[in-house]
Amino acid sequence: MASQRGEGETTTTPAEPADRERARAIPEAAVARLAVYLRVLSGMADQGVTAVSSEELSQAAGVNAAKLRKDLSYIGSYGTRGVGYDVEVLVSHIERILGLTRNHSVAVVGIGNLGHALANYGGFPGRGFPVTALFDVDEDLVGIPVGGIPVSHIDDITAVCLEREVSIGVIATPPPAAQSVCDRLVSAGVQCILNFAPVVLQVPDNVEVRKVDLAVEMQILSFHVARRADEAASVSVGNNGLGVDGMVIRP
Amino acid sequence: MASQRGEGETTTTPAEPADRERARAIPEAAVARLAVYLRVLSGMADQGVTAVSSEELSQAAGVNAAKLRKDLSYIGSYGTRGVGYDVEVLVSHIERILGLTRNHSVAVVGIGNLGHALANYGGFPGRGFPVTALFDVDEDLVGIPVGGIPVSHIDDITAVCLEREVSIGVIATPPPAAQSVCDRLVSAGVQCILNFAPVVLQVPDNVEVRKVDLAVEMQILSFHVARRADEAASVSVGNNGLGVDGMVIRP
DNA sequence: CCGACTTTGTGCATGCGTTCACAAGCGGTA
DNA sequence: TACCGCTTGTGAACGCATGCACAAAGTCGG
Repeated sequence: MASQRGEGETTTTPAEPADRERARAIPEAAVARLAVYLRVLSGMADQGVTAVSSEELSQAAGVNAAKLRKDLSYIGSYGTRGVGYDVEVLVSHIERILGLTRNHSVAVVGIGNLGHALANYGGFPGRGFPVTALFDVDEDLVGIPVGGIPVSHIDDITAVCLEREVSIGVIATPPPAAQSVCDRLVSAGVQCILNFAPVVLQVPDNVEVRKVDLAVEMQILSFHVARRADEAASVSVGNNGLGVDGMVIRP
Repeated sequence: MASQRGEGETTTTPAEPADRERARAIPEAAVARLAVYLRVLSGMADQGVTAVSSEELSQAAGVNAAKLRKDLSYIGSYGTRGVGYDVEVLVSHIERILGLTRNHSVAVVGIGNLGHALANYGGFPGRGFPVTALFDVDEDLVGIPVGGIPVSHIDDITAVCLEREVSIGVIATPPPAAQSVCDRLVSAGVQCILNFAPVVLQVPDNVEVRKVDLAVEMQILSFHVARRADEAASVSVGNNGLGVDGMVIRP
């Protein structure tokens, strides 16, 4: 399940003038970077910068200059050879491609520590994502405003989501509740979900899920710590094939 | 800056018995999945499951079975053909590879909404990551315990990090403070950083940074919403090359 | 002890993403 | 107007990751 991509039918249209077709072809990784470029560019615009070269922008975004140019080429050719890019122009084109010309109503489910933090972000960093609904199972929380929005009961999720045209659902519940909440969001017509619960969600093919997993992030860092320690050990001690694992702490 | 990989010297050692050399070869993407497998396996162990096949485990983890076996092959051959994997054995081997046999002391910098949430996670999901230090600039917060740990002032970051042997630093400050905090963490000897601030951090090559960027995640979802809307429009209306962007809401 | 069945481990092909390198194109200058 | 230098945009090569398909290796039943 979850094959993500649509089937064949790629070479059916002979010539594409619209960038709608283009959008389909942008690699996921490039989309993530476009969002970063957008933030950097917005910061530059705020400081009165009007033009920027791929070299400058790529350094500020922490990527290779060639990669940046290729990423921008996915959304069209909006630079001037010999000069660079107009900041304003680039900003508005990236916003258009990312769909930020339209507001996306966000619902946060699970008003614990994390849910509070998310609700209080207030329209999410980089605006365009107004939080319009909060949900929790706890009756005591219902009606209490968090970040300006009163908490609704989770049983009302379908009605409220439809009414407020929620397009993105954020799951910040404990792990056991996550799948159930997800199912309810999906049946309420939400097609994009951001999941903070450490659970692998099962969803229909037409729903997009992105996962933010603190534990996984920490463990990836842990892996690098261990790798470093091992390398240091094998350099200073030499390759005896045993190393620091001699003092294993069994879990 | 930030070339990530070490230089050549790969084929210098003729035969490698140690899995230290193996660790270096594990693809980053596979490491992330190993962490997921570990969580699923831990859950199974808690439910008394003792053996599992690659098919079952891969379904629970939401990945392809072949990919799972390849991932596991990176850390060695610990399955039994015709039977499957012993859950306990697999858990302990993944923990060893990820460096979870040792505790990693965590410091959280920036005790705002998010910092509070992180501190209250209490040792982070999936244990092994005790939060041992909290920092903030706000004098009023200093000394107040959050999640059982009293907040220290950020000026004491070097001393406290060294004393408590912090190996992972978590940045949950406002964007403008992030780079400065990062620099201080690095000079305190912290080599792994988890960054929640929407800023591209500049670090020396020996420091590993992972980024969790809410805005980027939202914008990626936004992109998919837009793509869907476009596809729906082009199916129902036809390819007129204009579509929903007719009603642009300028930011 | 042997044969049939099951599941792992992996060589190989495929596809995606990154990087290189250079031609095309534009502004400035004489 | 014609040339020069600079920067973009992209074709092509490379490398990594994914998925397939099968041999190797083990268990179980007779």
